[in-house]
Amino acid sequence: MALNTEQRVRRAAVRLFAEKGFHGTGIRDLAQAAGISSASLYHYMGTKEDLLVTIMRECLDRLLLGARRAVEGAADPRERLASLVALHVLAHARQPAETRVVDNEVPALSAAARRRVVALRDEYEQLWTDVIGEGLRHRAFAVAEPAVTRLALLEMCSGVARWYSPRGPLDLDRLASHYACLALRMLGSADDDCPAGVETARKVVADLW
Amino acid sequence: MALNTEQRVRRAAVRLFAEKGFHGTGIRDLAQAAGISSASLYHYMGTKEDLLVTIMRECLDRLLLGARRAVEGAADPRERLASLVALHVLAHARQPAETRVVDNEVPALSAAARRRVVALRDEYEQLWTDVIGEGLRHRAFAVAEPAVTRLALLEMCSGVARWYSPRGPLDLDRLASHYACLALRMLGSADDDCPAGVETARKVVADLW
Amino acid sequence: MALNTEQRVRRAAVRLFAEKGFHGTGIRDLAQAAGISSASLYHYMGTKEDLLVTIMRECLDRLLLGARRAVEGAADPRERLASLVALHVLAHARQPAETRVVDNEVPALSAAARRRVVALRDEYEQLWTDVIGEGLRHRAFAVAEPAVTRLALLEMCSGVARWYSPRGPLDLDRLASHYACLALRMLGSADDDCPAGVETARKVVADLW
Amino acid sequence: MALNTEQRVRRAAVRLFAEKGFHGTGIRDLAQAAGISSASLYHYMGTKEDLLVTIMRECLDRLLLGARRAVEGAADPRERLASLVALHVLAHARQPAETRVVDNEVPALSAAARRRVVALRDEYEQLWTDVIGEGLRHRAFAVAEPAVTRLALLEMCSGVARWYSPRGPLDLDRLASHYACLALRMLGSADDDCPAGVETARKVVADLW
DNA sequence: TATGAATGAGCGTTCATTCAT
DNA sequence: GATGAATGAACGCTCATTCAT
Repeated sequence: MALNTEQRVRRAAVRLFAEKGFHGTGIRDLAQAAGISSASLYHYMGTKEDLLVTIMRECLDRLLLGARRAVEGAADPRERLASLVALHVLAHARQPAETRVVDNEVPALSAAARRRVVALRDEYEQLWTDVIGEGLRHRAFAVAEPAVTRLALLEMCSGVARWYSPRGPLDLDRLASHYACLALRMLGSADDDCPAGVETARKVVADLW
Repeated sequence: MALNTEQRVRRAAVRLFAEKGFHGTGIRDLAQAAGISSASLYHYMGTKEDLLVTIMRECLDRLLLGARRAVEGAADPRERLASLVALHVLAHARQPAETRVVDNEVPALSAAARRRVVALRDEYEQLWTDVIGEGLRHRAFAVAEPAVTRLALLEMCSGVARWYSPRGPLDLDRLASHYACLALRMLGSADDDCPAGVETARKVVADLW
Repeated sequence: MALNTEQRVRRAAVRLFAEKGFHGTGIRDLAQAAGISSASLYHYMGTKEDLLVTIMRECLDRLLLGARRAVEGAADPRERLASLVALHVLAHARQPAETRVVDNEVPALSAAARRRVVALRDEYEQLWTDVIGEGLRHRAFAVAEPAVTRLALLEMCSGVARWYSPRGPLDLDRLASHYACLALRMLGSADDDCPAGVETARKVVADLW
Repeated sequence: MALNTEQRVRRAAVRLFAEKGFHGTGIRDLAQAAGISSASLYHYMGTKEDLLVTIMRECLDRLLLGARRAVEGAADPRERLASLVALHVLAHARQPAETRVVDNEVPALSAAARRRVVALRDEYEQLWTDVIGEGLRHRAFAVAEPAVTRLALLEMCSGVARWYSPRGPLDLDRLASHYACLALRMLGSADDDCPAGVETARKVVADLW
């Protein structure tokens, strides 16, 4: 299917912002990658920062929506956590460029835009906090320092975007299962090869991405 | 103790490159932060990229040296892994700016400089690969996908630099112990609150940083 | 009565060129003020400069025509001078925007267009020169430096466009009479409250504007 | 005497702003006229608008100072008015570029800068208002519509900057005297060839310009 | 050692204009 | 008649770097 110009601009921006950073990407780089002149770019975007904000918000909105579905579709804390982890990993493995932009370019935002993006991110992380807390209360999890552990989990999972390649030996399903397994181990929960909950995430991802 | 000018430049660069990125930091920002004129900067550095390279290599050199000592000073794979993890976490918590520069600004390097930095990084990661492989062979560890697991471990530990604050509730020792504990769990190894090997890392860090 | 699109463009241009200058007015400003797209502008004008030239020539043509009638309709030099002054003042007070564009934007014209506009202006000023000369020969006027005095008169009268407001306390008739009176005083001629000749200009203006 | 670079920039800006207008003058035009690169311009000015503001304020400050001295140094309303007129005319004839910039480019200023410039201009015009009012009270002047007459006087005198050339047949002294004469006639005051007060203005100008 | 002065190249953005639909 | 789409050129301004003093 052919992409329209606006989509080509978006794709080019995502790729270049991820590869070279927001400040390392010039407007003329964007134009060349999108196959139009730099003046024409401005038919499809506001400022360069507006483009960044749009990319970030769209990515975070989808991630947040997916995570809500991943939690709702799972029965208990173990399953929910596995679902959250699998969703996060799948999203980052499928859209590594988008998620790296979200993770790395927040300091490039102006104060106002940064506040909104950080608020979305906080909302997303709250889902993790809730699930971990719930699991601890139900004795499904046993771990010290739940706040730190949540950060460790998130960083571990986000890291996927920094190295995963679809051309590598591991397919997405096994990747997601493995990470869910690692996460449950970190939380002191018995594990198996493919924890329940991963399947839930798979369906959400198939629907949203 | 008073810093000399060269050190002030280095500190300013580390802080600004970490906060705003290499491309987001101007030579005038650096000069102002160092308290000298932008022309004077060039008495204390080569090009702006040279400064970045210097910062990265110094940081990686010390990390690599520390990791070697951390491994050598530990008796078995479990202890070695815990020591590696603790060292990495302590280094990232103590020097979050330096390590974020190393982690984030590699794409800002020219090809030649990038090769050298990546080689150092590969050398460092090889230590982790070796320790994990050794543990698996000795049945100390039980985990699928050792390569992926190594990446998960590294990303988890490096993430510390992105959020740790010395003003937070957790002191460095407990942070290191907790991460070592999480790591051993991920590798399917029985754990305790403060795994052996963490102490080794502590000594190395006290010596090198 | 409703204006057609071409008239709306003209009005918008006159207003904006007067307010912000030719170079300070963008094609998008014009389009917005006229209520059409910037591409559509080009159905109603040639280039932006063509539009400026059209505005200037139309304004000068009408002024020149009016001045000829004002001179022809008056009996002697005193009356003629008063008529010229009143006509000029009335034209500038009624169409301050147009006349400010003519006065201020000549340097924005290309050489060729400038020549034509300046030629019109010279033709107009020649009428003043003739009347003043005639008055001096007939001893109706008594003033040194007739050329300088002509310039002083013209600048004084043109200045009306820079400050006159129909919402001010002075109506157009009294304004014209007062300026005619001032002008006759400058020329050393006895004066009264409403010099003969002003009425002539009034009729011409009513006819042409 | 050789001009330093800052002065060359100032002169170039005054000339170009006067000739082509603020918006019609590019930063590269300024640089070329000043004999430096466009980047170097920014060692000697803030923004392009700052440069405009500096030029305007300096010109108005000097005019205001001169006008105060011109009024103080004269004995009675007739003399004061003649002195004001002569000063204004001499200033505009000596610095036609500066004064045309002040007169024409006010709309190019941002709101804040415009307010300050207009305030200075108002302060200056108040001196004229006072002198005219004083003359009327003392029956030295006899004219209707004093406010309009003040504007007519000012426009007439400012117009000098639009046409005067030092290469023309009229020298500055005779120019100033003639304008003072015209002004007194407008105000209904007996006149002579070189009204008292002009000499005062001459001295002030020699001192300040 | 320190820095004002200088600059070619490039920044993000807007310009006036054209043209296919 | 009207306009989205498009663009080469130029805008005001900042970049990293050099060098004479």
